[in-house]
Amino acid sequence: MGRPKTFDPDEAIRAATRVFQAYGYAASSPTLLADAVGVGKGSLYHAFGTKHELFMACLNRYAAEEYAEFQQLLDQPGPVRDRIRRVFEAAAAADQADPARPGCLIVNTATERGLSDAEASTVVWDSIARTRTALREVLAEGARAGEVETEQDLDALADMLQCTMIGLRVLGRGSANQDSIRAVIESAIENI
Amino acid sequence: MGRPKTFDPDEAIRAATRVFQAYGYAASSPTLLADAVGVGKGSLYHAFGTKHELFMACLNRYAAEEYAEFQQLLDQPGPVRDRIRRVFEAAAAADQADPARPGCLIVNTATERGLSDAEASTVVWDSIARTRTALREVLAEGARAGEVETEQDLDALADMLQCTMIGLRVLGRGSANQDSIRAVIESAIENI
DNA sequence: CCCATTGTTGAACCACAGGTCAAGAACAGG
DNA sequence: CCTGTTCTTGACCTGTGGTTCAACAATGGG
Repeated sequence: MGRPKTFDPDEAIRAATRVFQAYGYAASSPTLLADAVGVGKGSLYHAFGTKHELFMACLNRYAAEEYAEFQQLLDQPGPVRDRIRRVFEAAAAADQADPARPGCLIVNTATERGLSDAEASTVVWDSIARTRTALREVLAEGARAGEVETEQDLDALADMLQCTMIGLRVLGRGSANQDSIRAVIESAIENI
Repeated sequence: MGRPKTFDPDEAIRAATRVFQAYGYAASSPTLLADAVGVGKGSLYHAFGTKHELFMACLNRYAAEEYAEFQQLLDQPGPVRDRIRRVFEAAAAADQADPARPGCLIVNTATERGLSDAEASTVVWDSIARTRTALREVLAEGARAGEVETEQDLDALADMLQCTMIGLRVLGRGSANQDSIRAVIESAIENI
């Protein structure tokens, strides 16, 4: 009962996320966010609380979706190297897709709010740790299948892939030429 | 003639840089900056103009110093791999040095002001391109000296090292464990 | 020692950020 | 259709951000 919402909260969070990605947390004013969502400021506050709470909702949702897509690609059948390559290519494609180059909210938040925002930082570093673990597991699978040399240090490999992934996301914010991106991906895969 | 400055402009820029690194451009208020420099707001404006001009001064100086240190390490004698490793280690050490983990101003700016600030973006991507070129040149030197296999694609290698470098700088903002950092560096070097 | 020049500063300014609220609007149930 | 509930909205409020300025402090030169 009560008056129904005129907007889809999910859609609203998605729109707000785009703003946070593009301009960062500090530069995303309530007016900007409300306009992007297509709703009055008051409604935003009524629905989500403070700006920081809205941001955390965006960040959590983003992290969850990112991780889900990630895992889905890693869980597919086929050689381990191909699966990992597809994850990198998906990230690169996401960056290229939007001409505004909003980049990755996790990475952007890691650099913008590394200090000053313990709550966001927790989500960010947890998310990064999860990614690393997921990579580490698929590498182990590759080792069992004989696709990855078992004497290699899988932890180190996962770290390296993780780091490359983050670097790619930063490069993706600029209009980095596609050749460099491809080269980095191939280099990382070959290094496994 | 005229009243002499009570502060060293160089030192002021350095102090301001620390603030910008830690909190980002948007969250660095004039009050915060003036306090960090230890001078009244008015003096800052008198000496540097707008906040954005001060920021650009910081960014340019930071990029120049970073690049100089970089080149200096790459120009030292010894095996190419060792020189490159030292560059990475220097970056990691810089991140570890300050417990506040301010990270790299270039990388932070790349993610925070990728859109909305064309002037800063120019400096950022130019700086990144220069780094890549420097790496590319030392790799070529290594190829001539027989330390790097000549049939390798040096451009691709430079891209990969560059990307790893950026990833490291992001990881450096968190309290990433030192083992991971070391593993990433070794992995990158081995991949040459 | 007076003056031109350059620095320093806190007060003052306007705009906007972040957030609240009172008024009204759209429902469901009785 | 009246009522309780939930939404919506723009006006409104307070604080601060970014910036300017008038008044005063150090200098060196003539």
